[in-house]
Amino acid sequence: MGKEYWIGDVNSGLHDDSEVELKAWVHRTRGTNKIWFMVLRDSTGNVQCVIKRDAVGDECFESLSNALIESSVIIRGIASPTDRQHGHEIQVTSGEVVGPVNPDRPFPITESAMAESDGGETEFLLDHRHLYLRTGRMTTMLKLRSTVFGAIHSYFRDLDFIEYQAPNFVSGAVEGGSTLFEVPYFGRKAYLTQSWQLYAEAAMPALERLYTMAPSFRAEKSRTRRHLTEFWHAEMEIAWASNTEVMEHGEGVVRHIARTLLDERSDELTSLERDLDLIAQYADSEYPRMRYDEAIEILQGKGVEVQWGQDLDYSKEKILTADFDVPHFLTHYPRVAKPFYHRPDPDDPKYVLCHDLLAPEGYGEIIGGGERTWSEGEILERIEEENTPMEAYEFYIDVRRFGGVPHGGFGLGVDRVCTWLAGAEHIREAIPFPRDSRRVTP
RNA sequence: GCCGACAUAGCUUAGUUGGUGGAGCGGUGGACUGUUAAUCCACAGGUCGCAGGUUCGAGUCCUGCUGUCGGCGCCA
Repeated sequence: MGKEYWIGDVNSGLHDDSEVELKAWVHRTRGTNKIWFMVLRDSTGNVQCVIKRDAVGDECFESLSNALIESSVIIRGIASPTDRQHGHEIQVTSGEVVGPVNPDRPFPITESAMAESDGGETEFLLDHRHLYLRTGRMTTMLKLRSTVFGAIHSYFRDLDFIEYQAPNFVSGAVEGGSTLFEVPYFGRKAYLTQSWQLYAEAAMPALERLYTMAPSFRAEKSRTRRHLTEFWHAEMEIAWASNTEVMEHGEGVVRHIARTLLDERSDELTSLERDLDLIAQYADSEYPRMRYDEAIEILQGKGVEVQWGQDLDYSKEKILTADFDVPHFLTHYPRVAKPFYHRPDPDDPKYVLCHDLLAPEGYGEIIGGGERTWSEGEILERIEEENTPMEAYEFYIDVRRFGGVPHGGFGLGVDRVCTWLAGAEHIREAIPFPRDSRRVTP
């Protein structure tokens, strides 16, 4: 890399009183015609550079002081600790503009553009997402996001899970068929995948412990702070495992993510005004578990109108999560409320062996998973019970005809986890280029 | 699919009972040798989302359309 010095290192005092060459972008400027202050940013932080006409000469002074916000520059000078509020600064000896910004078209993401967004997004910021990415808040989010992805990989790999890739073009649905994106496929119809699950189950007898992180697509016209049409899905599948064991991994990975963020990104969390004690609670606490029936009783006890057999929608989840300070599981939903691949409970086949993990603070469901219907007889019965067209699932049934074993898995909404742990208002804040029913650009 | 809001300069917005559309930021020019969202002076920048209607007169009232935002259902 043609870059040796980083602003983060300057700010930590690594280069005090020695010469550095910063390759960076202009964040903000101010000054007079004798002295010019230029705050530079790179991916590691911001630092103020002091440019004195006497020290750099007229030509250099004019050229640097004319550089607009987001011009790229190379600046050479002495890194100096100061008593001023910004800590470190660069006493500039020379420098030049690399990529100028045209005054006829200045950088559009101004303080005023971000002022009313409350940390979230305005239409303007969404339209200029490609430029908004380089602002402080977005950069921080992207760093947190990277750490979340890394933590998920390390959780599974440390437990000898194999990362496994499923196709994104598929012929059948996992969830209800209405939410599939249809794409033309050489004169036929194909769909964008909603989950790797069916394909993961095919590999389960080969790998036994497997996981993935990949985009999933849902053509839901949802307009909420929790939904995207393209989202990142961390999924795992494990052979010879019960619903309880799968849940333990769900709790394990979420707590590991929280712990890793605390260890590696506490500065970023703090800059988003996130309470570190709260994140520590998410990392250190056990997550309570509650059966569906208990949840219904609690809701009915609170006067909420809900019938046994109904799925629990977000309004009801929210009432339940209000009583918990940490994520909690809901298990054993009624069979009628869940799709065919959930395994009926052998102890009471009115229920299925499944779980949802609900995040606190009103963030809602972040994991859905459970034990799979694994014998040929049971899967055929369940498919028939739901009038699911069988053709698309032939291979899925086939897997059960050759040495089926108990197994299960879950899907975790990575963007939802990022949103929750970052304390963001909207899931859009946690992904670089959000896609929803009304937006596919930029 | 359903419900509710909003649309004024590049951005964020003010605009009173309908009577010649203002400001801050950003940009340009100028002043100032240590600024911290620098400050001060000046200049440029507007088919008030689009199409109709009411009216002597519409940014303002009415209708339709488009776009965006928020919420619900569904889910990760």
